[in-house]
Amino acid sequence: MINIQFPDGNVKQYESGVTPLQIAESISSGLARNILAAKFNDEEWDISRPIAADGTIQFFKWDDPEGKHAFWHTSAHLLAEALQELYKGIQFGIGPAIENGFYYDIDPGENTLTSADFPKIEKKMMELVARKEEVVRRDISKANALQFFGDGGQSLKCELISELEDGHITTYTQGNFTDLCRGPHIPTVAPIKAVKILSLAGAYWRGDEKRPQLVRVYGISFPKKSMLDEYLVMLEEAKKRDHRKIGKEMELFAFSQNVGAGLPLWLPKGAALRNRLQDFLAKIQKKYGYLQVVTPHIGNKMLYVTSGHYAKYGKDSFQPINTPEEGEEYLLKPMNCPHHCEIYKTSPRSYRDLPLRLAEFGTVYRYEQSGELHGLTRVRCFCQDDAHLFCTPDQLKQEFLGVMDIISYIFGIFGFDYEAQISLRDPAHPEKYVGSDENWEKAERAIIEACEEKGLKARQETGEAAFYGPKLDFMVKDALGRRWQLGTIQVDYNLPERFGLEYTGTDNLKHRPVMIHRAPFGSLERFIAVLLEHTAGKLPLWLVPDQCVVLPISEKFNEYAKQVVAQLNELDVRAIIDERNEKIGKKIRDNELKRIPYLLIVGEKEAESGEVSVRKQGEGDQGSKKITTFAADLLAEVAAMTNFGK
RNA sequence: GCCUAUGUAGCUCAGGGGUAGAGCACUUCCUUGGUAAGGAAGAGGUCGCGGGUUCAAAUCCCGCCAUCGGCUCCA
Repeated sequence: MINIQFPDGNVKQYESGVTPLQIAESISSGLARNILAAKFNDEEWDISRPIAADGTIQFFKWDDPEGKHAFWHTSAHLLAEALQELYKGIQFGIGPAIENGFYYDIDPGENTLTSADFPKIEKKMMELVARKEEVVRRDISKANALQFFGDGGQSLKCELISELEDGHITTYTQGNFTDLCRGPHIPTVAPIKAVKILSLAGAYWRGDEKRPQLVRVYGISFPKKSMLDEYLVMLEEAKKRDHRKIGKEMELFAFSQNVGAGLPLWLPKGAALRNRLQDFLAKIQKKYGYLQVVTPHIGNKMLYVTSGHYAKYGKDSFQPINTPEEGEEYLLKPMNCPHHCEIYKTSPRSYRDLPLRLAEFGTVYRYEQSGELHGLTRVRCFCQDDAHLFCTPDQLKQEFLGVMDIISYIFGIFGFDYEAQISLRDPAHPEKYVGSDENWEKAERAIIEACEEKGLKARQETGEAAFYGPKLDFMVKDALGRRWQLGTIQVDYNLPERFGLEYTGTDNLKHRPVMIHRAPFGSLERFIAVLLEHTAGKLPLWLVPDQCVVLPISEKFNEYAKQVVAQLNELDVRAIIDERNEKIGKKIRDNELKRIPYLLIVGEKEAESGEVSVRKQGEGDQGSKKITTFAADLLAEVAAMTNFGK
């Protein structure tokens, strides 16, 4: 007999060799019906895999990420089985579960796959499901594995096996398909009730661009048909929230082939929106003691040689601008830090001057690879809400915490759910970084401690650091669940050294300051993109381009409507007029669809009483108000939105 | 940069070797209306750009540019 402990602490005895599924059955048949995966002693465990020792058990259902993971992982194998049956000579790479579904990387050999094949693949997968094949786990020796997959012509699998440790290799088989796999899987393919092949993409074998490119087949599956339908509806809804579509509809920004890829053109309404965001942040930064500076869009190449950016990114950037006479080389600035370092150096600094917080809405240019460009989230020209904080080593933590406060305040106002990520260097590749081990350790420790102090749960990722220092990034998801880095805070001991920055301490000796790079929005472009997707274009009242639109009932009242607009504009309310010769119902519909927060309907009654009839977007008629009352109420609403916690 | 797909009116899209199509938007006229689509007429496009094949190319072929979805990258 073995002792199995449950998450609530209870311990029960079972025969050795019992499976998690049998344990679940001993508790309730409902649980047994719903579990998809388990953990035994914190190790991922198939629910059909026997247990032969004492230990703790956890069960996972569809609602748990671990449950979905096993379900989708098995679905990936099912996809591979279907492809194996449909096409001859396919080689299989890897086929994992991902956040939403699964994929399988294949080398199609002689076959070509297109989206027209999707229905055929889905049909084959469902045929295989109908056979209710069991998914069987087997231990296999390295030699046998190499022989088995070698005989099957699966050289990609053999490459993977050759790197595995003998004695820890397992395969999973359903029907005629056997895959090298660690698991866990669901016991049979039968629960997979709905599958959808979503897309094809190229993907480098093992993520290495020097290796051959495989075809990645993306799919998703569900235990109920209705869940697939819901998912597809959700995808459609997400498409409507795409910032590229909304930006066009709301006339915020545009792109032109003639200007160039990844170079956004900000239209009047978008430019005004940007300015409002800048003013908002500038006001907060002023409270935190930041000083605004302005620096040129270009800088001498030597500046970036000094900073180390040229060695790291020079070849892949916009190339230097050559002056006609002196033979000097200038770069479009890809970041603001070197300029700010030079501002630091314009006068001797004392410890009394620190911390020195230099802020700039700095436009930078980076030659992003053409295939990486994406709406406003990845562009070649963007405006960082940048600042560099120069401080003494003793002040570092407090300054870092101050920046964290600004970021959480801002994200709070916009209601963003964010994930924090601490990006550390990769100790295996020291050549990718500049600076001493000692400085790196100090900087990494400072970030980790700051997060602990704030109680901020942050995922640690090695190898994600910038070349000059570790960072704390704030990631927010877009409408389709893709993560984008917005806010960032970076601790840097290296640039101060490279630029020879110093200050005079209380001991009258020269010391090196520490530098913090930070950008709460990250860039105005990306922030606005994510904001548009979050709000589906229904921007908060304080930011929205047009806060209200005046709708005359008929052309007889256009004159009064114009007076209303003029009066509102005078009171700093952003109002426009819709004086088209259309019926009021049509004007209401069109302006609701334009996402304008308040519609002000004016006709004979209002013209006589000096009022407006207020209709709130999405909420309908709110009754009539004096123009001045409406303006005062709206401005109060705006003030309340931007004065959180003040 | 790599793989797949796409590019037709301001927008959303249909069509397809032989005079360019729809809906919405726009302009004009009728209508002058009370909380989500009133009616009529009109204007608007070298079918992304450049080559080639052809009597004839928006359509077929090649190259380039841009864009979608991924991969790699992301100071």
